[in-house]
Amino acid sequence: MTPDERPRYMISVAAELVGMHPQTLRIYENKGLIRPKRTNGGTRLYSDADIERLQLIQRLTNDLGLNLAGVEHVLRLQDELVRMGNRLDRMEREMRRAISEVHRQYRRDLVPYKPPTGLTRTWTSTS
Amino acid sequence: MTPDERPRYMISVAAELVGMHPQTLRIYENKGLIRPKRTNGGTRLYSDADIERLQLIQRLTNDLGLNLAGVEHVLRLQDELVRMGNRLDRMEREMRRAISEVHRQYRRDLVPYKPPTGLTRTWTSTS
DNA sequence: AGCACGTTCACGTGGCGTGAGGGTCC
DNA sequence: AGGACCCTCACGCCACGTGAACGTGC
Repeated sequence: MTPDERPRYMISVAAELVGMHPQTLRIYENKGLIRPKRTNGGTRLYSDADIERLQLIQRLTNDLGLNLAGVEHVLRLQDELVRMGNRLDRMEREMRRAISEVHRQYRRDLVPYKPPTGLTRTWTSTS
Repeated sequence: MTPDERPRYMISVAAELVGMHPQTLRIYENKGLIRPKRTNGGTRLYSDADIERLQLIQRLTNDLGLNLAGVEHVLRLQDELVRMGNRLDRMEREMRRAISEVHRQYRRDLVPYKPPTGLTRTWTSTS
């Protein structure tokens, strides 16, 4: 599900994949919007993750009309939103686990129930 | 804490308060970034909440260099972030309450503890 | 040698702020 | 009647995309 980050495409291929001018991709790198890997010679290599990010930038600029400063800001906010959403999910799961743990704890103290044999166990401290 | 929404300032005053051109405020309204009330005659009246929003827009455009499309998007994302943060807080509180409720439930079933009188109560279903 | 890469500079377009002109309300 | 409001139009500036020029890597 999480996009592949292995460097793959040189700039002309990447540009064609997303339908952009190669020079535009270089501008994006200068502005810090994207960070393709480089070969030793200095040639940029774009990963699939980079391609996805480029397509997102494309939607923001072409469809929604943001400028690059806005794109930068929005990308950061969206990252924050995603992280907060994950945190919310984790918290929900953790809390459910904690609740069932409380139940489990009480039950462990109460069972197994043994039919009375003249002695009835009612409580055991676990501290 | 939450800003006052009573309509107060006509456009020239509002513009001076935030250091903007009155025409700029009209443009913002056309783009849907801000919605000042109107008098019957059609004169705009800006509230303190409007002033705060204008100052936020000012930071986004002047300091960070966003265009208006970006401002619109960012304002929406920030609203979402705030709402999600509130939801996270509420969930945390609710979950803590639920856990202590579980404890309370078990304790109610177990206490008051009566010294044995020949009959020992061990469990009561609450469903 | 040739092609695609690298960088830098120049041009065109469009978004946005600012101002002027003309009408209306108080 | 005057001043500040309303709206629309025009100008100027700057950001951004595109392309050219020229040098370098493969």
